[in-house]
Amino acid sequence: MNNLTLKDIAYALNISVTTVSKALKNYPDVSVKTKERVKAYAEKVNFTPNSFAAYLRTHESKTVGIVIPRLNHFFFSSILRGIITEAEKHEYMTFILCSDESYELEKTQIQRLLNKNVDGIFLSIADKTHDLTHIQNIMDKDTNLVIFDKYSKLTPCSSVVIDDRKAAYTAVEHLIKKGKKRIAHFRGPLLPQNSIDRFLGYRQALEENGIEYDKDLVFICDEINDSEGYDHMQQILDQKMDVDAIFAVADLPAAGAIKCLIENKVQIPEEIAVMGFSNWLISSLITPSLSTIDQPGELMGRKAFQVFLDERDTKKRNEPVVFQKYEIETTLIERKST
Amino acid sequence: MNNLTLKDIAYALNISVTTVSKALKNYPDVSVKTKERVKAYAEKVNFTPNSFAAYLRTHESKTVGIVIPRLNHFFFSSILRGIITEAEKHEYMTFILCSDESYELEKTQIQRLLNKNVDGIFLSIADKTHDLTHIQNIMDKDTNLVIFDKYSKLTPCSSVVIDDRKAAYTAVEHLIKKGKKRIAHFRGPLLPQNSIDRFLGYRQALEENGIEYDKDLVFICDEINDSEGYDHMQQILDQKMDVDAIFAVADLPAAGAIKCLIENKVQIPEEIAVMGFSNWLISSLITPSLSTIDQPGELMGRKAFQVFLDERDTKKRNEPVVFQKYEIETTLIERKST
DNA sequence: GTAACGCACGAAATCATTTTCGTTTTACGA
DNA sequence: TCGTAAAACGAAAATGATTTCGTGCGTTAC
Repeated sequence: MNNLTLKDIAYALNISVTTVSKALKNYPDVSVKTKERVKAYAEKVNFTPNSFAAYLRTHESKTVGIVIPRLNHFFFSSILRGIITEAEKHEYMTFILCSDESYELEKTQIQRLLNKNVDGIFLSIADKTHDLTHIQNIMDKDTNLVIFDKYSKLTPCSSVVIDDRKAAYTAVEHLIKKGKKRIAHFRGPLLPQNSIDRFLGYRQALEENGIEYDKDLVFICDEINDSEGYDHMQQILDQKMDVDAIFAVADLPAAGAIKCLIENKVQIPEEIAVMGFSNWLISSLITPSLSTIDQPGELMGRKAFQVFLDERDTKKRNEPVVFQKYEIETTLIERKST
Repeated sequence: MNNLTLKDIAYALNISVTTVSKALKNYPDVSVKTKERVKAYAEKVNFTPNSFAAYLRTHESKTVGIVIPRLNHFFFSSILRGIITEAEKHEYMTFILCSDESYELEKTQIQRLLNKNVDGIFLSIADKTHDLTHIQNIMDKDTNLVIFDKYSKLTPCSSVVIDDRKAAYTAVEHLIKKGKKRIAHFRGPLLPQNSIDRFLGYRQALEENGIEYDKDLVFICDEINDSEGYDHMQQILDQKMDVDAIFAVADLPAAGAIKCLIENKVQIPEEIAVMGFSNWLISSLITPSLSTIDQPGELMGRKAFQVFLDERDTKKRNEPVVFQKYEIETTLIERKST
């Protein structure tokens, strides 16, 4: 251990550990002269207080944890960036854990974070999560919780989300404006709120524009990957279904659909238009480029961290915490696929 | 603080804190009966020792840190997955920091990790890093260091990498076997070893196959993104250069090149073939799909963590640490673009 | 002259765990 | 019955920073 301690500084300057600690934390009962002496020396030897020792007294670990359903995921990576950079600004470090969309693993990961005494947890709920008592457990401890992106209506805590229903409505409306009338929907799994809301936005847009909702035009993507999009598209073509547009729950299935259409030499968007969701990097790289809904991930991450800071400070002031609900604006991005 | 402590257990069972601690850690001087009593109770109340207090005695934080140049990056995400999952198996938690390819930020991030007393640091060197003393600093503390992917020849530490030169050689050889003779190279920046080695592999493959190396066919991608690939490709077409294949330092510039070729109605691979590097998700999603070199990121991550464990244990046994150098095998993936 | 007060500093307790070392208890042979 | 060794347990120190509560000293006021 070549790490310096307060004791080393105290010894070097021939003063007490107490005074060194107080000097560094600007206590009023240390003379200006001593403060300067201590600070100068600490700076010189590059002293940083041991965070583990500090925790024992303060019960602040200066550490937060993130649990996301997928690591290799463009959108979640953007959110990570937002949370991490904001955390760094406030001297927090970030643990990152992955639930792999599994309920069991999500429980385990949250428990791991609680065992590490993080000051806050940022959670995006896994697709397979069907019960929320493990989330309630976080609230019972005094750990702050902020849910982002994939939320549930049943969790009493702060959240940073988008209006999925409205965004989906906008997307489908865009297709309708382009003259499309037989719009299929590649939806997500049945459980998560996001995929429900996007479906509802899809249906609402149809109905409010005088297009009858046809349940045969709705296909489920359980894994939300490209091959599901490819397969559903192939099925539509094989069965010669009357479809002139696709609204997919995410960019990956949309990209799969486009791949399938190209292979079958179907004109995009003239014969069949395709609309994605999320604005992943791929959506601008594929040909034709994919129209989609932009979700500003980094902004969501930054906002989520600020909500955490708010809650932390409210608790420090011993005031009751009021849960915040932020909705981040999304924008439609029109590209070649529509 | 509703978290239980050894004291609470001791009080509940009417024994001393010492005995509780020893019982949980299987010390031989605790009777089997007491051990069972303690363990049963600890299990019942879901006790986990406070890691901060434990650190103070053991100086093991059970925490590691990763510094990567980019967060929103398919390949690095795979590596993260590998390190994190392996770490979880061994009860380690992982801090993740990003250097944004900046030398200054890399220094800061490493310092942050050292201040948090991590047991090990996993580093992939930033493109802009031109000096390695900050890395030497890690070695001087007793923190283990494992460098992965983007390494330097000058750092005396363990590393897990691929043979970039050989992989690039294979890629270019593949193009030559397809009958291509005027192969351009979209290379990375000048500093990082990877981009140097891939360039050297490119040149070696040309020379050993009787094709003269032409420096006018080498273009630099400073950011290694798609638009650079697009722009270089456009330049080649505009200047009507004699080129029948592209070997790009990564999939992103390769994807940009393909986008450009499609827009200019150039036949791929007949007129110009394109070869990427890394096997990102996009390489299979674009049309035509991109031939590339697969770098098994998750495997690299797992291996890196195992190297860390090895070093940790060697140090615990007070034996001298011998640095390990692992080269992970890459494979060529042939798709439609060649 | 002394009571009162403010300033600058330090001793010691505290946080939860680990570990050394010492003490008590038990078992067993002489 | 005593002595001895092993077995089982606990007291206490230690880890490093924080914070409460003093203490000593000098200054001012009456």
